[in-house]
Amino acid sequence: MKLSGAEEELMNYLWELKKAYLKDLLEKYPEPKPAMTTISTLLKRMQDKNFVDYQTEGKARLYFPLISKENYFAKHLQGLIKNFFNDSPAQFASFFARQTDLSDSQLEDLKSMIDDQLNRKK
Amino acid sequence: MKLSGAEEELMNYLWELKKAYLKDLLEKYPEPKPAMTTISTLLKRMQDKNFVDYQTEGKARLYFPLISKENYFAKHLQGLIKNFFNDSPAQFASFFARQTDLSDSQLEDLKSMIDDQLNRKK
DNA sequence: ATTATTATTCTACATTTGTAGAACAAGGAA
DNA sequence: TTCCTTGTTCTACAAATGTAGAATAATAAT
Repeated sequence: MKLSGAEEELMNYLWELKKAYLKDLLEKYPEPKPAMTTISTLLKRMQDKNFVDYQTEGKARLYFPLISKENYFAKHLQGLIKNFFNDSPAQFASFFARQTDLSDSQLEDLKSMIDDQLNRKK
Repeated sequence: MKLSGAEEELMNYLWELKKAYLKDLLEKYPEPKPAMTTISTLLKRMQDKNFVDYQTEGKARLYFPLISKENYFAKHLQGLIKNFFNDSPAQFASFFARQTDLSDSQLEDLKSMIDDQLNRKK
């Protein structure tokens, strides 16, 4: 199951807030803000898809994500890689290094992260 | 403008073939193949969105992509990065290095690609 | 007690997406 | 010449998506 575009936007706000009431989420939207009922509908659909849940805090619902952003994103990326790079992360990495406009210092950072990664495995 | 899921699948076949008649595209699909009219519809929608065009080859249409896979993918990735990593490729790269399951040799490859990248700029 | 705030559920509707039948056409095979 | 293959356009329709009004309710503030 996948989130739609509008749902994904909302999910991002929820990830930021970690836990939030409807009002808090609504506040995150730029003008013109959508109707509250719109958000309500989205939240319900997202519950059906098992991406969020809530705890009844007093009389109101405190919503929270059921999947981490990292996790969700990783799945997403996997899909992309599968689709476009023959399921090969290495091929993708190559593309990314070539194509993306990282500054030198960012590239250096990346390198040291890769080193960390290599060391961690030992 | 964005391609829908089904359109994207078709686009992938077209990228593979570079140029293709409807029949060729249809053949790429696994069983159960969709109806020819389904593909026709998708192709027309993709034309409207300016992702493909065709040249009239004899009586038939030879379709071809108007955007490269690399280019399309790059836009896609940018969208993802914008959405999930605050528009920061570096942040994304970090995530990628941490999260993805590249083998040591792949990580080494990546490193040397980064070096190439660094050298190219000089 | 009255009202404003915050929220939920139901219902609705336009648009987009996935899929394909019906009708029609033209070149190639027999 | 008749039919098969390949293709196009039109039309259709169900499902998903984006959006929100109407009705309803509970709590907080005055």
